[in-house]
Amino acid sequence: MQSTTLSKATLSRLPLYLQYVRTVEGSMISATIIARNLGLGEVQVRKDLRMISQAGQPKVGYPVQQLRWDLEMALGIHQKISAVIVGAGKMGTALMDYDGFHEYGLEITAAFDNHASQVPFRHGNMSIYAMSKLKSFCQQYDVHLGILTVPASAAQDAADQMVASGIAAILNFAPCHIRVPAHVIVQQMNVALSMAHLNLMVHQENKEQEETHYGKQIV
Amino acid sequence: MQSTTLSKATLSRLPLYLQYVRTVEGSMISATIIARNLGLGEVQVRKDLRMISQAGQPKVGYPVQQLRWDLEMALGIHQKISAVIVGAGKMGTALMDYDGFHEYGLEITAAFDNHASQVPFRHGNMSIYAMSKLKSFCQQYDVHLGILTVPASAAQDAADQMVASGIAAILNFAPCHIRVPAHVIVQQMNVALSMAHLNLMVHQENKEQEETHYGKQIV
DNA sequence: TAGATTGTTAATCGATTAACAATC
DNA sequence: TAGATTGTTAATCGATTAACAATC
Repeated sequence: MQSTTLSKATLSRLPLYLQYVRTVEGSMISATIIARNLGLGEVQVRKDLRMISQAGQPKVGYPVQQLRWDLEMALGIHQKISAVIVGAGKMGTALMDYDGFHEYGLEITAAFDNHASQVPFRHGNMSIYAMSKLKSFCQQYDVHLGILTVPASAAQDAADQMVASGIAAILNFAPCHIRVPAHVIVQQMNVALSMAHLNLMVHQENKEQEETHYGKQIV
Repeated sequence: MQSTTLSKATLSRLPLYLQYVRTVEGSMISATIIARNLGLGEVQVRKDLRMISQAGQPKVGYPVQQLRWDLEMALGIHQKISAVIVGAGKMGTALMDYDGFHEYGLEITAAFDNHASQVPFRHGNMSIYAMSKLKSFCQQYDVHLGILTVPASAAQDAADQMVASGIAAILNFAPCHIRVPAHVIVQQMNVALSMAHLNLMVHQENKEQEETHYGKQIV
């Protein structure tokens, strides 16, 4: 259990390691192999892993189970994390059905939408409430994370209500900037921009002619 | 029109600037104000903008229209970018309806799915083809970008077919690692991990006590 | 033992910030 | 002119890489 805080760069690579380690068969894994498969530097991987695990042994490598556990601990995945979805449109309901959440300790506790009637409506086993219920819900269940999936035109208004409800971090799927007070963290999930970014990289790549053997992974 | 390549760090902030600039009313905008609103350093913003625009003028700032145009140019948004969606489940169809794409010059040309019959099926105004059609389609229309939205269990197989079809960059929504050859770029879109990451930051933030006035934006 | 691996220390590289000059 | 801004050069900071020591 390390107490020194991880660097931002290291922290952003941990998910990659975890995802990879989860696919590994066999009982041991070495930093060398991880590095090769993810297209990263060997030393970088070793340094990163050293930050979050003591289980490495010369000549043998890391026990897969232990390393996986340590990565999950470092990412804070082992205690359940609660989050709400604001906006129950196409994207919102798709996320409600997303199977990847529970693998990462995440629990979507409820969804909220402007167009929900005052009476809770259900989608699968999840309740969709009216926006007016957001504040009391978040306070009652102590929820501080929110996923924002309303159209761009409604994003700022919805974000304001989330902030007023005690949400401390927002994952914003709306393709627009939202204004929030200093204590609130906003992370953009802009699919279109990610694609534009990828497109740029493809063009750059063509000029550079990469020589590594495995594909580059981006976080 | 700059020819020196932008640093990775700068490139990753351009989307943020563009998103913000698009919300600005009035004809001029200063780096100072942008910095304050996005929670970034003044000098950093100035340096970034200098890389992609010549339009800055002392005492006045940047003309909003021109800056916006320059940002869009730098991000390569002005020529149409074509992409395919592989996996027409909940997430895939939600993305087909996503309104944010065209704002960023992105055009989803078609979707592909294992369960599509051999006869094209339509969703809105978009065709969903069988996976077997992927290669010929990508080659005919010269598409090199793909969004992967199949379940984790089918991700590797689908990715292999995308690579075989000439896709050069994959935006992967499946919460798992996929193996690709060196020339292919993979970007993860892991919503669950983004949330875990946000959760960590919220806890750190509580310890640090930030003093900036505007909320922190993350790319 | 030799080889493969982990882990650390020092050097390099890249990005941010600070200080200042230039300009309308 | 004075003030607000852009822009640049130098200093600092952080992250990566290279070289090497330690170990089963």
